[in-house]
Amino acid sequence: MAVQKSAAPGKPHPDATRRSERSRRAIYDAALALVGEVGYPKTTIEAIAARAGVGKQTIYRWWSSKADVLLEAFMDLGERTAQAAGQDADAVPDTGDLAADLKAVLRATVDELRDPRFEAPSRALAAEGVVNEELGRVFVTKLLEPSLQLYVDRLRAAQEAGDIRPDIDPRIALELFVSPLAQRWLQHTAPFSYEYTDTLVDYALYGLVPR
Amino acid sequence: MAVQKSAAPGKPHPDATRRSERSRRAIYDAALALVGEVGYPKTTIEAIAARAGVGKQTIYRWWSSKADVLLEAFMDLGERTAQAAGQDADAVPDTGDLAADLKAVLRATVDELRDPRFEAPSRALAAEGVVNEELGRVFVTKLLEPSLQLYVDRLRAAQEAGDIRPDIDPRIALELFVSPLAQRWLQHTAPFSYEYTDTLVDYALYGLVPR
Amino acid sequence: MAVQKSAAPGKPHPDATRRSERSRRAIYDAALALVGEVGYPKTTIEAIAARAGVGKQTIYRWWSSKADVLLEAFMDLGERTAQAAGQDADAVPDTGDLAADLKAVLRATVDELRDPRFEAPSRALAAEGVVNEELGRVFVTKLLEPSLQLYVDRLRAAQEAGDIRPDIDPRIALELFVSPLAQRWLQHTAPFSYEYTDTLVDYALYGLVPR
Amino acid sequence: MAVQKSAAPGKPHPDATRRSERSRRAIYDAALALVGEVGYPKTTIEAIAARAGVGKQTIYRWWSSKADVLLEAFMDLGERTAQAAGQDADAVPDTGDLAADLKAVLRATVDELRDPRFEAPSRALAAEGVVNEELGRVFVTKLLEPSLQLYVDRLRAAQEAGDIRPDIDPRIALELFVSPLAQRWLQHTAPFSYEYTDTLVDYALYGLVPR
DNA sequence: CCATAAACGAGACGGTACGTCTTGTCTTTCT
DNA sequence: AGAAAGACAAGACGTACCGTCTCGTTTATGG
Repeated sequence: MAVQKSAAPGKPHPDATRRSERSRRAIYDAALALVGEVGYPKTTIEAIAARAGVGKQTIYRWWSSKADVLLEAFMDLGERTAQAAGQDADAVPDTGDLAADLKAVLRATVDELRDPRFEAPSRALAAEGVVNEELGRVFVTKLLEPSLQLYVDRLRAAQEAGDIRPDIDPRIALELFVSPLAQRWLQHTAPFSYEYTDTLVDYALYGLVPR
Repeated sequence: MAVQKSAAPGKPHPDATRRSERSRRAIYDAALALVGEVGYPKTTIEAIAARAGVGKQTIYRWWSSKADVLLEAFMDLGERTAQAAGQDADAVPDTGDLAADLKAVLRATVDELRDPRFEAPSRALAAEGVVNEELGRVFVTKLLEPSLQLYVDRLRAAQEAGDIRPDIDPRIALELFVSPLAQRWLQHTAPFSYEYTDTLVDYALYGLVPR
Repeated sequence: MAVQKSAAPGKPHPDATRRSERSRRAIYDAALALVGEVGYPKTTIEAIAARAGVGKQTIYRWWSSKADVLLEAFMDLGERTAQAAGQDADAVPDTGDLAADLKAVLRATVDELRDPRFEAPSRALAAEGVVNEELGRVFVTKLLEPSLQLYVDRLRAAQEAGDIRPDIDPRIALELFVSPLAQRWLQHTAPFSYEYTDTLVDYALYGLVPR
Repeated sequence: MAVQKSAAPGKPHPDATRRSERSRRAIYDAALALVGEVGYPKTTIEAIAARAGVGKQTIYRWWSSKADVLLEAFMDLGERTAQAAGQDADAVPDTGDLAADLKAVLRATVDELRDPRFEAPSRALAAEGVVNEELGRVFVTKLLEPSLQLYVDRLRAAQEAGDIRPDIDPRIALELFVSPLAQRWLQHTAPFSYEYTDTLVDYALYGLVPR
């Protein structure tokens, strides 16, 4: 990634203090727009530069690849959206009813994944991350894990309340309902529905075998 | 897909009976080898043709894209491997102990996903399928669903044996342990271990809440 | 030069028999037109390709540089012009009156150098030849020397007729009136006139010292 | 040219009195060195600035183009060389023997043209002047004509001494031996020798026709 | 058993995009 | 205010592939 290597050895990053904020914004906007309009593979760096009214070199100066641009653009979009939505927008609620709380959050996730503004870029990043180890790592640590941590927190609270068995590892447990949803979305085995996510929660919480 | 529409209306496929089996094999081999060596994005059709000792047109005549070539190559590899391994290699065993059976199959899956011969091309296809709707569909129906169907069969047998609640939908149930594994593999959140897959099965079967 | 190395060692020339004559023509035309319109330095290979309706690679495949393209284009123009003008158009006439013959040819040369179709490309080539040894050699041997040889022939005939001293080297002698003209043209010390070329011939033939 | 128009209308030159002499020198040196090392076309303004330890803007502030820089650098080199050699180094000697005097000066010119310090930049300037009208004019008037004037002076003296016919135009006459030499040098039809220049003088003075 | 037609290898073609390089302008910071 | 530094918009460079389009040259029947 092109980010925060304050003392990169090989190719010394240019002076970030003199960077044009205007260009950065324009590049983010152009990148996200293009991915939405023509898809990730047909989004070219030349087109991003042209649309942003920016020289190609300005992109190559600050990012190492198309994927890198898009990743930062997407993270920026996330931040801006989060700010606009207020601080604790992403926290899993805790009403005391674990099943209901999880279902509510998953339903919200379904809605978000359907938002076309997010769909194209996040698909693109997920796909690229599958094939590009480095980007995949950043994608996971910067974007995915923070969200998942919210589930961990909620599940741990549930453990303390006695709603979840104490020997359960929350980080693994959350995958029982989050991964299937992600999988369906990624592989367009969808359409995924509220009913589907509700079912996932029920199965995961109460198990498959007769009680 | 480029496969066997003997009476396609738009662009009539050439006479498949005169097709060179030699070339097809060489192209499959070259494609898989290249994806393994340089990765999917750097695998070009020109390079496949050159390595296979084949004219570019021979590729374009029979396949519609790089992804298409690779998909068929991979399916062919699967068939050959399956044949070599004996017929019902992929069936989920039924020893009567459901948990043990599922754990065994997932452990086998872990081993297979680690096989470097399979890793690069299947990652590539999975990634492409995320972004390319058409290929994604073929990938899912031709490669993924048949494997999943084996789980469905086993789970249904378990339902009849009373090991699984009768109201459970097996197609959804299997995702509780299959999807997390796939997810971890795709997003290199691995290393995934036998312990991990065992845990998944236990969580899924017995649920997260205290019994 | 990119020409006629039937067995080049390093980079094997592509198959010339399959070359597109249409493209070659279009490239010649575009190159000459552009040099005439915007000048040599602002004539880019991209612009030539675009104007010729040709891919850049088609230029790089057959020529090694902008100068190379222009040189061949100019030679081709010369050939076509010569063919159009009839076979011995360029021969120095021999009316028996050496001074008159030379003056006539030089006047014709003056006219030719003023022809705007020829001016820009030949200036460009001459300039490039000054700085680029390899191109310079080709420029001189392929374009310049053949013309000068005509003067040599005429001067030798004059020697046999007793009009020129027998100890004179014709190849050097011709430079007395040809080089000054070329120099004036190249360095825009012009306007050069018929009067000027006449004077050169007179000075050269009869010398500067009193007879 | 960018030189000393203290009251240019369009773009008023910056205050020349505050100009850094140090930078000017460094730029001259860097320009000449680079032209000698990598040739004129590969000499870039960026490289000159870097080598001179100077900001690019400092070059653009005082000169209008690469050719302009080099022209001034070369003129400066000439002045310094002349100063080092004594005042009337360039005057054509007058021993009374015109032929001998001319031959001596031409031999000195041959030596000078062979000096590698001068060769690269003067070739470059000559070539540029062929194609760039404006620079050509400056090149001719500032560098060429002053030298040629020395020949004019000597020839006029010879006319007064009766060694040259009175109706001869010295400015044209000198071209009979100077231009061929220049031509041979520019178009590397060389190697030019003392013998060659001697021959030129003899031919020019005594003419080609039998006396 | 040849004639003929299709697939084949080769690779030239018009294009698009790449990532790099240089241009000439502009801005920041130091002196 | 000049200078060093260098980011910027612009755009050409030469390369790599794309997908299409000829070229001869194998095959491989089917008349």
